[in-house]
Amino acid sequence: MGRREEKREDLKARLLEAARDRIERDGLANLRARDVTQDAGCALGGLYSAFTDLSDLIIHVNSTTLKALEQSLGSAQVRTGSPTDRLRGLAQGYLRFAMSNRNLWKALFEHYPPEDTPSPQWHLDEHLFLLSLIAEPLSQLQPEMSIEDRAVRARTLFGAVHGIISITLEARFVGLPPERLGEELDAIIVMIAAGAASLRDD
Amino acid sequence: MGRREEKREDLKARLLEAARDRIERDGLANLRARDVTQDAGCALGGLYSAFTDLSDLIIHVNSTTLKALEQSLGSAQVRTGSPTDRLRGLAQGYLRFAMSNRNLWKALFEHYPPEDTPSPQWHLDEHLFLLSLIAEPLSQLQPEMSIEDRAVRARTLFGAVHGIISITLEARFVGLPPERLGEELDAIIVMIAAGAASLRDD
DNA sequence: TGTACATCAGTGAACGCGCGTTCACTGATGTAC
DNA sequence: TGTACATCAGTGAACGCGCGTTCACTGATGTAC
Repeated sequence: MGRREEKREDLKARLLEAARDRIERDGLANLRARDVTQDAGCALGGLYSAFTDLSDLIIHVNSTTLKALEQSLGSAQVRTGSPTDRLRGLAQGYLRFAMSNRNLWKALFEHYPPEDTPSPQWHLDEHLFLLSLIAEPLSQLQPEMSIEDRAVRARTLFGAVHGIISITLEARFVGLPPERLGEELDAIIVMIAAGAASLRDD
Repeated sequence: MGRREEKREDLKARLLEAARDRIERDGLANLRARDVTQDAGCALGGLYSAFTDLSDLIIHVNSTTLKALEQSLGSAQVRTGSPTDRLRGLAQGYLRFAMSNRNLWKALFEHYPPEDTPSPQWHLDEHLFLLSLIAEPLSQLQPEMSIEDRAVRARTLFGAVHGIISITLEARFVGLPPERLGEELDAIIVMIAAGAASLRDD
């Protein structure tokens, strides 16, 4: 790697870290190009030689957030136990991640890329990987389901879990008392799993 | 009512309707004070004699949207049948409303009032009324639950249903295929209800 | 009913500021010999 | 290894525009007599 490319990578990394820190501290809505470049120690225009534009930088931050989330979910007890317990573990892991990385987690859903440049495929693939983590225990819970149906069901479950968490943590609507979020989330997963089992056995 | 108050109410109504139309057509993010006042046939400053500011006008639009939603949910088959079927009816009714009033529905969740003036109590009460519609069938499904727990559970269910719908209709993340939204939503409600029953009977 | 004055809803030009992006420039890096 | 030239990453002042809100003014409505 030549000196040029080295410096370029270094600048990208500094911008990425600065943006990440700003988003985590102040939220995506308060992210400013000037703040990020100042924190990263480069000129305002430098952002545009390292990234396409601010939206591109945000997508890259979201990408690192998704990687951290995946790592957080992929670790520890998640890979063992009954399918129901694995789904419960995933839901609780997602909740933990959302709570301890609130603004980064919110940014995953708050960023709308401009209409003329939609999210790149590689980023959508990262979303899909997350869903595949859910689909896996589902395959044990409902083995008769087709792969396609399971993929759809995984999105449904993710939507439900995410909805419960976000209505509370984003606080735009009437949410749950935060201290009961964990148990309610767990109760819903348990009910869904028990319901699936009892309907299957009919 | 004097002539003054009459005109004032008329202006408020015109602004409200204009804002509603604009939001429904172009989405909340594209709402401009200038557009609204022009559509309403008043000067730009007129907005500030009828409402506190643009945020205040948006809250009033959201209020009419909630009223329409409540009316939509309160009607027809929702009041009859088993508790499970009533919950299913509510979920499907919410889905129908969201689909046919997409931008107005999205605006309910997209509008953050400025920090120094949070949502007024009367508007939060409208949210609570919506949740009470869900709590009611729950009282039959889980009669042993305390009123407080039911209120919490109603929010959990709302969060789940809303999450499934919004992840698909807002399209910021990987959502469901829209044509399967109805059946998936129904399946989740049925599973939750069946799960609640089977866990209760243990 | 009519007149004189007071009020205040409504006007719209101007304010003010935020902020993403551009672009002519320059100095460090790379290339050729 | 050294020199001369070419490239282009990075600079930062300036651009450009959007847009919510204000405020001095005016004319319609209300009040007093």
